[in-house]
Amino acid sequence: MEPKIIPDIVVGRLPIYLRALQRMLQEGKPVTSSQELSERLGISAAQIRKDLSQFGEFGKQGTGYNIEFLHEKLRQILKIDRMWDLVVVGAGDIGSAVARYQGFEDRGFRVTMIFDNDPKKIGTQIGPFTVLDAANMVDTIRSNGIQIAMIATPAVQAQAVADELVKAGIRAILNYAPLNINVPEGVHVQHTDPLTHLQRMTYYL
Amino acid sequence: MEPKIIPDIVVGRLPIYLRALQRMLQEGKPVTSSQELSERLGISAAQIRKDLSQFGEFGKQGTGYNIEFLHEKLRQILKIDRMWDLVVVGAGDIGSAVARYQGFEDRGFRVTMIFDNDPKKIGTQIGPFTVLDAANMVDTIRSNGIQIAMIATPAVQAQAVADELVKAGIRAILNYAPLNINVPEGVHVQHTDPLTHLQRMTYYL
DNA sequence: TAGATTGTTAATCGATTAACAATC
DNA sequence: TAGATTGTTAATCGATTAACAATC
Repeated sequence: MEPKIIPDIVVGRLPIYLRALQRMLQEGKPVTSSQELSERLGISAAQIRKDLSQFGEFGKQGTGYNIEFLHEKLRQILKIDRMWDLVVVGAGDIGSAVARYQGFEDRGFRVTMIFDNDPKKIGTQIGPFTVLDAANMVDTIRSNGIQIAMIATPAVQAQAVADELVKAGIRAILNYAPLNINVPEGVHVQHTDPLTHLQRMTYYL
Repeated sequence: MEPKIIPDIVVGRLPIYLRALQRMLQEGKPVTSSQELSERLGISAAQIRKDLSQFGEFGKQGTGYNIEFLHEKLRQILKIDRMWDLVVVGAGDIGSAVARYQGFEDRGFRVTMIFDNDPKKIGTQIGPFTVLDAANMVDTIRSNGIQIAMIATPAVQAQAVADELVKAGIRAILNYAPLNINVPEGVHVQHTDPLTHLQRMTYYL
């Protein structure tokens, strides 16, 4: 059993395949093909087949892929066939919207706490959550064994928050702050920033 | 004068460089180097130099890059040395947060309208905006000559909204709906979805 | 001058695509 | 069986890196 290394760029496409499959499930389709997925997603059929075949033989020649089966396999591969708890740091507009967002629960993620360091915000209610004091953040996260966090603070605080999160045992960070954060080996960061996306498109206008 | 074609992946890194330069400007630094940028961003110095050199000779041997100069050059290249109007479609949690977000204005983008098709939402106030009836969307966008839109509707409506936006003359779409949308050649789409980012990280946990 | 850093070339590395035997 | 589509190999394409002359 060799531990085959999967390129990160392939891993990054799996959630996209998963999203399409989820949609097809809702539509009640039983099977699909690399070609159909290709048309929906704008990714070549050869690449889709190659990506999927890195993890196993999920299709049938002549028929294609059973949607329910492939969907379940991808959930297992991405380890979202379980529930992941996560915390939100920063109770501003973005943090509040994230904490209230309903779309996580049925996709394997559950917001469990939201922190802020502003005395005016601590103790207030955001959806089902009471905003917690960031001063207790490290201990609280650690004692709950939480591994995933979202940073939704202003840019100036983001790096300090990231350092604390790492201390607390967090291993995956989704960063909403408009700033690159540096973390040690083994901690994963994904950056999400509407401005970056917009600026990338204006180049072509 | 050959119209050199710049790879999309290079264009995609320019906003990241710009963000770092903006930060250095705030810190009051006068010059930087490809190596310093490399350390901040986790992108190799050679690649940074190569990317920048596609657009001109912005640095000085032995010295590096003048931050203010390079910052301005990148703004010109990305065409954000001007103000772009944009519209938001969907006045739910995400649409509201986006419409209220303060960070666009000083980065070249200005939200000018927000649309929804829910009678309960039309006419209500979100930050400085009154929610407009989506029924008039195409005409309103067209007559204002707006080229950029953000889709923040539920997934089921996103494709139909995208079709309308294209009809209205929109040429760049930032899509918050958890679904791939298809658009004609020449229209640019960027997708932003926290779930996709999270799912990509759990693979490594 | 000595040291530093760019812009650029050539070499390497990795990702995508085309093609097709296998087979449902 | 005939038609369709997978999984996989080899070929192509493109992106990244290493190295260094040029020069500030």
